[in-house]
Amino acid sequence: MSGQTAGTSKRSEDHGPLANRLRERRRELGLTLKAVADAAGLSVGFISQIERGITVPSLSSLVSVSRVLDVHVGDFLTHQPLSADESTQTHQSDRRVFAVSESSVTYERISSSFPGHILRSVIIHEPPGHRSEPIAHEGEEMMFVLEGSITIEVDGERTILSKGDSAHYPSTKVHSTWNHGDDPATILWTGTMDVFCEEPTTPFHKGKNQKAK
Amino acid sequence: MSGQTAGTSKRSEDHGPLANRLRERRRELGLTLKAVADAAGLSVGFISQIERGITVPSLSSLVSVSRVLDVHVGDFLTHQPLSADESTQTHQSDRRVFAVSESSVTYERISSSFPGHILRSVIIHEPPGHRSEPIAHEGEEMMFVLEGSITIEVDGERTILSKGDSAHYPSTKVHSTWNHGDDPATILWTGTMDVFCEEPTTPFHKGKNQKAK
DNA sequence: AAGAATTTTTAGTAATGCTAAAATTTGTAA
DNA sequence: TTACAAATTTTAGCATTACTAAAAATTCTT
Repeated sequence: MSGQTAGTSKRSEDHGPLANRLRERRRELGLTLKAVADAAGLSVGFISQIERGITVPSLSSLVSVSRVLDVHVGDFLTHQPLSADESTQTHQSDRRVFAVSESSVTYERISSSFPGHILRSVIIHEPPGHRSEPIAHEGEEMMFVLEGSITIEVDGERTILSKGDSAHYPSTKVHSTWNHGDDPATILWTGTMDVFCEEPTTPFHKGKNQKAK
Repeated sequence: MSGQTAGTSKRSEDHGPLANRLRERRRELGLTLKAVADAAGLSVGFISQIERGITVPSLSSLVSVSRVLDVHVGDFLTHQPLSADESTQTHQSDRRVFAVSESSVTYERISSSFPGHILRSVIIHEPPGHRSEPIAHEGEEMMFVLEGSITIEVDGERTILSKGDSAHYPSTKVHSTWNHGDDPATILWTGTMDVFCEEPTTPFHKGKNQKAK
């Protein structure tokens, strides 16, 4: 662009969500195309074309660029426009508490659902002595102890978490919890993979196999 | 594969993280290749090749498949093997409390950092009367009120959240909080975009512009 | 065992992911 | 304002592959 920008918008061209986000992020970081390209092992011209929506990168190239820009790939990828209808707040008094028929653990789901959402969150009430099955699955998760005290084991490593303590780990590591105390424990679980089924009667940490449609 | 699987592992072939995850997810849902292919508008053979790691899909094809499998694209994309060194638990007593020089709000970061992590979590202590600047940004976020009571506004809609209440919404909607009460409020914030800078002295909700390297 | 359903394999093509280098634009110092 | 370096865009082109249709093989069901 020449110094004279009459009639043209200087930085608001819409090249598509991915393109715009990549350029935006690069500018946030104050990086040049060359710096990104060199670090990602790609050519300057290619990065330029990606950012202007002329070319769509392959997955591997996108992963490379994302790393350079220190952003998770998923953050660059969008879904449909979001619906305005879903209720996004939950009040303690309104939540359904659901239980597993074979266990006295109860759950309150607090995360809401909207297109593209990643976060899932559940409040778990664990009675004294309760042990969860060791499990590993995709995603990552975080536990914040609201009440009581639990022992958490992640990849063989045990830690005691008391009220106000937290743990955050990749769910790909084998993990489990144990309420070792004499009192019920209340845990705020937040994760990026829905291991708590939508149906209140479906067991926690059990398989979710369904028949073919 | 024939009914006789002597010497061959039936379902544990390692075709790469993406391939494995796609197949795993499809099987979780009990869908056939054909069902997925039809719904995604792709060919059966192609899905098969993707799942066996023979072919890598383009971004648009991956988005299509992800939608059919009801998973966010980012969940299918992994990073490097995870380091075993990072500390993933935080205890209340160990956390640094940091503050913004121009505000009396304080923060405790409780999320840990490991390659590929998406979740970020911070405990926010808001004094009475504090209002956050309205902001919108990428990702989604959740607020859980640990103590006190706040008014939250999302996309123009206000709700009062008290202890134990929560809100979960796309961060792309303009949002802000107000501690309307006479007491300090404590909020557990969890999100998929790091709007709380790593450096304790960097202002909350301020720009993050840096100079070119 | 038969047959349907499902998955894998095969062969092939249109498209494109990505490059190097030239051209243009932008930024900076004098 | 000018000169020049730095940054970005454009261009031309090729190697690779994204993806297909259909055949072959495998698995599942009755």
